[in-house]
This record gives sequence, structure tokens and C-alpha cells, in this order.
Amino acid sequence: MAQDLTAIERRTSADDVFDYLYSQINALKLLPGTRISEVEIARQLGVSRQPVREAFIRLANRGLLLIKPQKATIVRGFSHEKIKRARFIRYSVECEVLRRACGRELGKFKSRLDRSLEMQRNAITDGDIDRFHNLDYEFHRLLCVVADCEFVFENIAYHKAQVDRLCILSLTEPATMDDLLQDHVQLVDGLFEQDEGTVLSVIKLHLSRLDDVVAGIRKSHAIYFED
Amino acid sequence: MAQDLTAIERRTSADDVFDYLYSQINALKLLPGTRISEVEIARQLGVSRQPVREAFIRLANRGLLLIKPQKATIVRGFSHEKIKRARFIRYSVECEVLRRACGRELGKFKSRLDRSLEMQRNAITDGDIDRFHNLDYEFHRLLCVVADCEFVFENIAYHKAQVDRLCILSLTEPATMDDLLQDHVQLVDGLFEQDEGTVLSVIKLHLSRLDDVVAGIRKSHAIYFED
DNA sequence: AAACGCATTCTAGTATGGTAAATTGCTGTT
DNA sequence: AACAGCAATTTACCATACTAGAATGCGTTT
Repeated sequence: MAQDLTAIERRTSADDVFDYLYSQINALKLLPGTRISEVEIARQLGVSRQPVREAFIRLANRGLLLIKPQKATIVRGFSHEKIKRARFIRYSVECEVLRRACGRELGKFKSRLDRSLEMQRNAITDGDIDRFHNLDYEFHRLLCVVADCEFVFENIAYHKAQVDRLCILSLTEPATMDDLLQDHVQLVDGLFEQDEGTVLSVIKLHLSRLDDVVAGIRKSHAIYFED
Repeated sequence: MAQDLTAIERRTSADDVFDYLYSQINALKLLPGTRISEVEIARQLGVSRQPVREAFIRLANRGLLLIKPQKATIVRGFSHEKIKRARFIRYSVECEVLRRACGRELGKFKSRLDRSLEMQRNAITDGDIDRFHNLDYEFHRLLCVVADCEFVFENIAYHKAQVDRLCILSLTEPATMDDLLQDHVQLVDGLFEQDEGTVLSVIKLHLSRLDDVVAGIRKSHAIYFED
């Protein structure tokens, strides 16, 4: 008599409002500190206050909104503390993933890895930043698959999303894409040589590349930071 | 003109409902699969349906409830997948924390660590399981502090909470407390000897102790598992 | 002119009524 | 007796009215 817990649930207005606001916030159409009101959003989207309110709650749970009862609701800014934590966790997890990958027979993944690298190269040649970003995303998922840990990618993706909003602020110069690709190539080489030391130092460098970007943004857009 | 983002917010009825249900679910007073309704809870707590509804949303976000629009809301069960992920992340993070701790001068933390171990010993002598659990919790926080990574403890605590509900199902025999304390002692010793290899193998064993408990529960209470 | 106080107008929180969908159970038919 | 279909019930969703608290601005007072 087990319930079907994987059933596709109906889509509600609150879902629509949530998605709308989520994308607006992540695309920085709604900047940190912006004050938004239930009635205002409700009017814009042609729904009642209730669905808006529920979307607000969900966004607040994700740390994107700060609801101040009887006062106002504002878009939350970035937090150095949170970024530091996300960074630490991602580093820890990804290192562990790679350690496991190093101990496995990777022959059957060679073609997939090579294909991914090739596609990344093509995206760079075309100067297609978005495509490269997607491929980068999928490459890191592939690393999880290779390590037989795909179940943790959801977590890596979650922490990645936290900084994605921030990265839009940085002018993404193509040069960095080359660096990232080189890291990826070295990672794959290291994995096939089962050279754990190299792999770990490469991933450390790889993830640290983002730190400079974040540090720069923190200076140039200090207003958007909460701490 | 910066807003005070750390302000203590007002407490709402929805907060009360949330806390009530959260504790009920975590204490297994509300078992997985239990069907609960807005009106029923509202009637029980003497509030209207709205605060209940909002509490439901927050609980659903935390993965404790499954809201099926126009159908029902049920208490979610445990998930092997989620437990595996939480376990992996906690392991990864805690290893990284200890690696950092190994590289630091720990002299000034000696007394705090010793005191913590001593209190754990006393709790075991008194057979006070709750107190030991709290001390265990604080010990792992202390490890983060020692590694200058206290900011990640929030994450460790979060993942710990995920399995806490489950552990209530297991009969906690005092013998395991001794094992845990021994692990802690070895960890502290290893840290002061800066013996990374030992520390990492101990934490691996330490965290794996929980696996057996979980596996046992998964067999004995399979009904409460979603996968 | 400056400062205090009140009223207006925002805010989000709560209560309630009504709706659509799904389940449940009963009843009538075969 | 078994099954099909319909009606009543139950569910969460949505809309709306009202409440309480906070902020703002204007007017009065000193």
C-alpha cells in the first residue's frame, strides 16, 4: 500500500511565482537590497497575494530573501561567510570524489571524458561562454560519475548555484576559459595515471581560480555584500 | 543606510507550528507515511489554516513533508540515497577539517580538548546518553574550531540532524559510547602528533560506526524507507 | 526653527470562504 | 454478487478581508 513518492506533482501558481522570482534574483534583475512587496509582485503577475507569499517563504528558506515581519521583504545580498563555507564544502567533496576516481579502473570512461574535453575546446574556439559553462558543469558531473558518486553531484551543483549569481557581475574574459580547460585536461591525465597527488593539486588550483573573481567582485560591489 | 540583517525577527504562529511539527517528526511521534492535514493541525493547535500551511511549506523544503497538491500531505520517510549523500559529504568535510587541524599549532587548544574528553568520560560513567550525545556534538564543533573552520560546522550539524531522527529507532547500547570516546581520544592524540594518516583512518572508522546502525534500521524498519 | 506627536499608509501575518481535484463510499443496475 | 457510476467528502490551493505593527510625513507646539 506504499504511496508513489516519485509521482509528478501538479504545478501551482506559487511554483510559477517562485521560478519567476528565482530567475530574476539569480540574473540580478533584482539586486541585493531591493525591497519587494507581496502586493506588488502579485499585481505584476496577476495572482493573489497568497501564492506570492508562499514563494517568498521558499526563497527565504534558500537564503535569497529576508522577510521582516510587518516590515518588508528584501533581496538578500552575498555573504562572504556563506561563500567561504560553500567553497570549503565543494573543495572537500570534490577532492574526495577525485580520490575515489583515482582508485578505479577508468578505461570505459575514456571516450566520454575525451569527448567532453573536445566539446569544451570547440566552445572556446567559438567563444561561446554559455556553452562552455554548461560543459564545465557537465564535466564535473562526469567526474562524479567516474568516481561512482553521482549522488553527490546534486550537492556540488547546489553550491555552484550559490556563486553563479555572483559571477554574472564579473566580466568573463575568454582567457580564463583556456585555464579552466587546461585544468580539466590535467585532471583527466592525472586520473588515468592514477596520480592522486597531481589530481588533488590541480583541483585545488582549479577551484581557487574562482576565489580571485569573488574577491574582485567583493571589492567592486561591496554594497551587495552582507558581511 | 544599510539594513540590519542580523535583527531578531518577530516570532509568528507559523514558527510555532513549524517547531511543533518539526519536533514531532524528529521524535518520530509522527511516523513516515503518516497523513496530516492542514485543518487537523490547525484545529489541534488552535490557529487558522494559513500558518499551518506555511509551516508545511517550510517542512516540505527540508524534505520532511511531501505536499501533494489537491491530494494530501504526508510525512516523508528516510531515503537511502539521501543518507548516502549526507554521509559522503560529512566524511569529506570532516576529513578536510582534520587535515587542516593537523597542520596547525594546537597547544592553546589542549586544555579545551582534554576537558571535553574528560566530560565525555564522566557522561559515560553516569550512563547519561543524552549528555554524551551533546558532548559528542560539541566535540566535533571543537574540531572545526581547532582547524580554524568553525564556519563549516553548521553544515556538519545539518547533515547530522538528517540522521538523528533515524537513530532514535536504534537501541543505543552504552558499549558504543565507549567506542566513540576511544575514537575521540585517538583523534586528539593523532592531532597533537600531527599524524595525519592515523587521524584520517580514525575518523573514517568513527563515521562508519553509524553505517551499521543505519543498515540495521533499514532492515528492521524498511517500511519507513522511500528507497 | 526644531522637536515632538499623531495620523496616515505602508508592511506582513492571520482568518475565512470558496474552488478544483482526487478519493471514498454508497447505490443502483446487470 | 459484482461492477459501474454518481454523489458526498476530503484534500490542498487560491482569493480576499481584516489585524497588528512599523515607518513616514505632516502639523502643532515649544
